[in-house]
Amino acid sequence: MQTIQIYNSLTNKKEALIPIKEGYIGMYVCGPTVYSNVHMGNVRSFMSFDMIYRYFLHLGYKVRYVRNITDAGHLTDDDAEDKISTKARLEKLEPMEIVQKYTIDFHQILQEFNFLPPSIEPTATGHIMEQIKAIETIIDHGLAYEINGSVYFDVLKYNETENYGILSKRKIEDTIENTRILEGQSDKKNAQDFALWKKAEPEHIQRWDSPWGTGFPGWHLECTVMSTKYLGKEFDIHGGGMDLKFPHHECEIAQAQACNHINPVKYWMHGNMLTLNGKKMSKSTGNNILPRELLSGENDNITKAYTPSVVRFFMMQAHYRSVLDFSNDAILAAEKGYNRLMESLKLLKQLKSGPNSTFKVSDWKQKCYDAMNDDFNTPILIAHLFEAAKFINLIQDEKEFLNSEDLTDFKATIHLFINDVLGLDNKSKIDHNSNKLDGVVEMLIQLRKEARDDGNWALSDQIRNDLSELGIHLKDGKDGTSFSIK
RNA sequence: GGCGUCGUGGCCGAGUGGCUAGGCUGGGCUCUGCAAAAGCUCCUACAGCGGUUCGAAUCCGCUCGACGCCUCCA
Repeated sequence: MQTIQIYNSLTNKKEALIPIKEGYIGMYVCGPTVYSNVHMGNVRSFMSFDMIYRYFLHLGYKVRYVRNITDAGHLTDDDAEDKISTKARLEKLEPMEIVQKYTIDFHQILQEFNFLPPSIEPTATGHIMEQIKAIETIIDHGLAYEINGSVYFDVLKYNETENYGILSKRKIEDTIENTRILEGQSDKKNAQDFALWKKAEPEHIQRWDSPWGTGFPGWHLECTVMSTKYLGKEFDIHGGGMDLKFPHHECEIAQAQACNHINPVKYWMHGNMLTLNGKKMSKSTGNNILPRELLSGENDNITKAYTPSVVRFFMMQAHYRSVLDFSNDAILAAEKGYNRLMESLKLLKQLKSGPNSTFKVSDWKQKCYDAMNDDFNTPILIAHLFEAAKFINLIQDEKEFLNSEDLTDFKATIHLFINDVLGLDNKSKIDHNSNKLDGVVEMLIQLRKEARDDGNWALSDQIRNDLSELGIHLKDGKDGTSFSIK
């Protein structure tokens, strides 16, 4: 099996991936908060982990991939003023109605972008009992306290024996200094303590009964509880966006340690941000672009629509740990490159083997693996795929050759990395009329050939130009004319 | 203010002590009736200033700039 070097945010260096149980990988990724549409920034993050998941599967690991849906807490009623009014039930916004709407939307988007579904997709609201139990455990262990219907994690006490800041590399003194000012009238003993359970104020429309009264769980708790439940007290990989590192992931470590006395995660992975106009995409600031807008072209930041595969390709051309700036020019360039790659891939099917091989497929193949094994370096992988595209074209022109064994391997490897690992979907749309269309184009090519043989360039060019306007491009080669439909 | 990441050719984006990816764009050539496509080729960069080193885009220091986190966030 290949050895993967994986960048661990906990140690800030690349380490060899050695699963806790050989052959198995437990991976938890923080999912979306389903109170609004996911934007492209969210999609990028999930896509990085989709690629990683795909690669693990390809290597033959048995992976349990857990990605949660955050559907509890945080939600307040805009109409708080009306809370006592006798509004009819149906007129009020039902929290689960919102959750349902955006969960469906989220799934549809991911499907459009050819995501593999995770093994388990648990929801926070489905694990309220477990969260309450976890809080009780933490209280029992003396690391949380209840005040006024809320329960807080005692960060200072925890820090006496453990290291709060182990992941984010923050010193607790700095945390104290910088939070004190912000939190004036809180119930908390210390400003840096975080909520495990929040008392529900009247405007909170999601609420559950608990030993501490009516309320809702703190945001950080769900991930601790669900990862532990499905992956165990100690598991291999925890992923998420860079922006979750602090406080969310730091708190997760603290909670898990407080519950189970064990460092829960072996490898922490953080995907970097997708920026728009040089700034992080964000729901709150409105600086974002929605997946559907990208697919329909309806956004002021873009001049045209893009296919899901082009978008995916664009994302994969950057390393998951680098900031990627989204712009029309950048994705337009990616689209051109992608199309070129796909054109050469179409030739791949019809490629004929030669008597011998003029380049070493095995070397090239290993370079592809090396790229992926080096912390999932998809940009390098893609560079190698472009190299392959060049070879495909040269083989087609009979300037390079592969024997049948190498050719089979070459085809399989390209298919593997393009489709299985990168998740690029080059299937052409199933069109029952495509055969008829092909026939018509072939007929026109034949007519044009006759015109060309007669030296009737005017007619010949007219056929070519008219077809071109319809998106059908003719290419005159040595062995006759071929065409591609865009 | 604190902590952290980063600054690569016209653009996007890898690399991270010597062998200097890839894509897009632009120029040239081959092929071609002309195109297109394809191939070949040219434009050789690492914010600035110091330092370490035989050698630095890569390590160290400083300066400038950008971004992220510190509040819900992928």
